[in-house]
Amino acid sequence: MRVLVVEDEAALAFRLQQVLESAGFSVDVAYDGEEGLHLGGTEPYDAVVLDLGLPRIDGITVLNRWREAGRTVPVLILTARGRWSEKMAGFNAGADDYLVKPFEMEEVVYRLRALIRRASGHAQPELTCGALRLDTNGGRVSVNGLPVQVTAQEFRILSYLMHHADRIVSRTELAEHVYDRHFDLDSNTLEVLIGRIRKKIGAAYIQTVRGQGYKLTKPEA
Amino acid sequence: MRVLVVEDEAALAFRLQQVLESAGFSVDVAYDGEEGLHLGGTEPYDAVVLDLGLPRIDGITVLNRWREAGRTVPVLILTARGRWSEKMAGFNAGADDYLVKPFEMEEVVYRLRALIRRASGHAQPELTCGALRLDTNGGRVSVNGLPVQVTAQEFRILSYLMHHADRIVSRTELAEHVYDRHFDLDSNTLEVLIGRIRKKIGAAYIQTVRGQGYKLTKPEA
DNA sequence: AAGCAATCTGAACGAGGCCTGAGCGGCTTG
DNA sequence: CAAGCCGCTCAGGCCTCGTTCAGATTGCTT
Repeated sequence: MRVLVVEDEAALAFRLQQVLESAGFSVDVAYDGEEGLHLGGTEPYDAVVLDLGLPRIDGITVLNRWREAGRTVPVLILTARGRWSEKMAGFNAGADDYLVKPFEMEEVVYRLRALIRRASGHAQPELTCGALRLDTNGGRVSVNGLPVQVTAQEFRILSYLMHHADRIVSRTELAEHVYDRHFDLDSNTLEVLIGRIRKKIGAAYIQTVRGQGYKLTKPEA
Repeated sequence: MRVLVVEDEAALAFRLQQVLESAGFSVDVAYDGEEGLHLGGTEPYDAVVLDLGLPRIDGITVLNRWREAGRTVPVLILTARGRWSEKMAGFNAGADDYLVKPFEMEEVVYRLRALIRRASGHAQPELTCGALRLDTNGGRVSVNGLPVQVTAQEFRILSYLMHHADRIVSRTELAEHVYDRHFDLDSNTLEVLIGRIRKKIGAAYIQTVRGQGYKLTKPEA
């Protein structure tokens, strides 16, 4: 999953990037409101972490602009303690969750995962598709109750597919959400990884739709 | 469906072409207002994506000329943020929709499909004809609720016919809207594809009007 | 009813998309 | 420092799709 962090304080931004990446997210960072507004408007993120106190354009304004433009990406607001008025403004502007500084890094990870799940219509942290099960928090995958060892990259791909099951996901879309910007499109990395995932969970789960992409469904449909 | 993209910024133009083509459109690109004006005036497009800031002749002027000449092709305007005056001028000149930069590529695809649908008199993204159903966004076709596997080219042809159901569509018209410029006319590719579509959805849907073209109607009329 | 042109259809082919096995370099771990 | 694993690249091969061609069929015209 791919997230955008909009945070001007360099140390915190770096820390967030580190933690999120090691939690399996692809992370882009914007250091001011203008850059954030632009990135959030053009790149397809699965979620955004947005600080309210920003240079150039403040967070609330950024959020408002996105919502005006019809962008529905889930947004997690970061705000300093006690700034109630700001917080309320955030929710009015269409924020989905907020976190008061200081906070624990792990908290961000869990909340982001929950936001992304809900945004794709899943209430539980465990996604299932037939006998295939994926635990978004634990990072575990199993088929018929039997645990399956998947690597980090494989997990990302499978996770994205399971969040959007029964829908054709184009190779481009998959790349955009699994990698950050700067991804070489004429590479067959995805094909190789898809192949390995198939070998591990069974080929029937992931169907190829020629010229369009991949679709995850439960087998023997 | 065939669309014209009028955009001077090469990178954006290329990206648009890529995304639209992989979404199943035939795309011609014009890099300045003059070329755009000319192409839009001569080729039969199903929709146009028109940037306002263009070299030589600006977008509004191009649009005005088309409308003066009686062109009713749906036009999607691209404009930089905050250029309200331009936007209003666009609507006065007869634009059908607009998108403020920056935008997500997918957004363009959906809006174009909607424009094309509406222009042919369909409100819903699902077109039906008797028991035949086609989902313009999902790219799926079904008869009597049973999904039918169609290839990319077959889908394009069927889609065009369904947008213009109960009307005779000439072979030339079909070719012009399914392929881009440069299509070899003395080829029977269309006939072969029509044949395959008939075999998949049932022969009764597509009638041959000898010497004129094809007509899609619901069977046993 | 014959002749002719338009259209249909089955078979075959070439290009390109997709898959896969092998191997390489970098990173982590012991 | 050695070992192992992971993600990536590359090359070769397979399979599907779009197209072509030839021959059959249909429908209009005379």
